[in-house]
Amino acid sequence: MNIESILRTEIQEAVQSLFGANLDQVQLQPTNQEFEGSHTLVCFSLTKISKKNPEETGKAIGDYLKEKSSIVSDYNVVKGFLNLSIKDAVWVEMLATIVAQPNYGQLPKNGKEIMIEYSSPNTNKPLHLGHLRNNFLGWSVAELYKANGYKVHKVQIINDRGIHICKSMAAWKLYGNGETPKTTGIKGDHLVGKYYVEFNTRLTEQVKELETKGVAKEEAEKQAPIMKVAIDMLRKWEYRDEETLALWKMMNGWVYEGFETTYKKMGVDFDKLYYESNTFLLGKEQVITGVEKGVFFKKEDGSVWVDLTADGLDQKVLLRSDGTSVYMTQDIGTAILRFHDYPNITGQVYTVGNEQEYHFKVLFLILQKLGYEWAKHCYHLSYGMVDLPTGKMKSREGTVVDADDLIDEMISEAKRQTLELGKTDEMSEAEASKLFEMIGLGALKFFLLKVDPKKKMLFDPNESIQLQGFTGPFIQYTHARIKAILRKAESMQVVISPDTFKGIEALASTEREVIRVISAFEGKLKEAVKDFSPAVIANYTYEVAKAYNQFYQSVPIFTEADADKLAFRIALSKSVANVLKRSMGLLGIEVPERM
RNA sequence: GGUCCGAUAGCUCAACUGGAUAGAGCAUCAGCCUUCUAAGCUGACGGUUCGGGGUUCGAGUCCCUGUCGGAUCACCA
Repeated sequence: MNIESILRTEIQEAVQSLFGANLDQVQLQPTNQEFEGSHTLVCFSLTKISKKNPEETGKAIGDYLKEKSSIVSDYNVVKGFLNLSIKDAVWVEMLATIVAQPNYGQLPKNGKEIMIEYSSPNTNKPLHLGHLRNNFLGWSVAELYKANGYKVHKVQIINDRGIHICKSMAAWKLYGNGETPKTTGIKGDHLVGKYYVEFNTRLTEQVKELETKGVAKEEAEKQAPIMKVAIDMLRKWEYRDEETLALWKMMNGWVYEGFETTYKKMGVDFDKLYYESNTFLLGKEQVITGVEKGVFFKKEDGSVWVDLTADGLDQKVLLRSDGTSVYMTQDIGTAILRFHDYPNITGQVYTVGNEQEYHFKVLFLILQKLGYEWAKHCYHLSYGMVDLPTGKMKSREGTVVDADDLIDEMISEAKRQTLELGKTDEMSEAEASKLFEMIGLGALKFFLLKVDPKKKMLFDPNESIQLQGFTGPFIQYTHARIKAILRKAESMQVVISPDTFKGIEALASTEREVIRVISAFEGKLKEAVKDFSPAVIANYTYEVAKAYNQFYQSVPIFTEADADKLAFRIALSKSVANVLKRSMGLLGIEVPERM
């Protein structure tokens, strides 16, 4: 059952019958809280058809509906807005249809297949706050696609080669004394990151020293001994030097082990991993065939370029004069490989920060020029940077918020506050520690996902660990409260099949509102995927919890004498719990049975 | 300099894609626990939607213009 589509049809009939005109677009919107009703028809645009002023138009349609409609119970017109009330019996029926759907919130399969990329870190340092937004966002968008009936492949490209990792390797080789994660007890990605920092520290020193000897800064950076070692390693890597490859494999191995731990804590996963070291050669081949086809051109020094000036962009280098590849080359190879691996995908979504908008514009254009039709269905899911109250995160200034640290802090803060409220007194230790984790991670994920991905956001550590108001824990709490009610109902053996409450005729306004909100779920799923925005779901989830809490506060459940009404309220509560669990699940957030 | 984003309550964010008197949370203040979990609920306070023009029945939303932020324009990734 869909109230909106019934209303649309009936309004079209009304307009046809009253004014003899076809109405192809019906402007329906939710009624403002302050007015009576749930659905509002905006009448201004109808005045041309009706030849009446908005008020009279609304009144005419309202009268017609009140008499003829199967679902409208009443109406009022305020300044050209026709507010319609729906019969309570219809709302009750609405709830019954929701209760009858065990998979409410899962749209039917549509046969389409899509690939979503996110995370895609460099292998020279641990994950940070920026990666958290990226990962939660990408993972959640993948879930949104699934909920909308798509088959989804979650992937990442691991930037495992290049000068960045050579820097860590160089510093480790020179100053590492053979340290390993085992000997130091340091998590692998952090250990490698330590040597990346070490590299930069040493480099700065050496550059300074050279500068005092009169060498220009730019030149000094190239001449610094440690930089020479790194560049030499990069060259050796390309020539498959065994010792260098062994070191590279070992240190990357440490990083992967560390990443795996972090991903597991974060609750994100991937269906397939792509490694730059495996795809850049394919990219090179593609560029060379592109030259043969005349899509790209070669300069005298041997470098290969693409000319995008006709598309309003610049010329872009694709291969260096020494024949080595650049970032773009690798991305061309990766994209082609993916469509080869998954021939049925209709498109690809790249979850990458907005500083790379230009890069992806160029990439998609190049793929089109190479003749790949699917390039039109590649989308850059561009999200805004995460800023701190102190400004931007800068690795050089040590203001980067480490992902592992942040997650640990969130969990211990959740623990502190939960213990303070005495919520775990009757819990086993295992249940309690699972709860702290749920709350801490829930707060963090919700905080990062509730903001429109396109916008840059401010991460205030103090605000993110808030557990009241528009937060993840607030939703989790609402869910836990409902679960308590359901447990009690079960022990009382309340039967909640629709038959038990179909006779109900009058509803409290908060009950009506709860049904209205949960019945909007599937529309929200479509909106969220269309906008690539988990924020739509986060806002919606809050709306559901808020509506339920108002009901909870004003309508008693177990003191209700009428068995049908009791059953109805239990069913309503259960549906809300399901919607909360499902929608929070789309954000990657678990909800507890008690808290 | 070119291109692209952004600017909404003291702070962090919404606003159903052009609709009603612009809404939430935090913060501040005032109420509600003998009743299903008070991480909750109710109320108060808080706005020239960056400035200026325009389009129309109607603009935070669309167009023009100015100001201020940010990103990007590498043989970096």
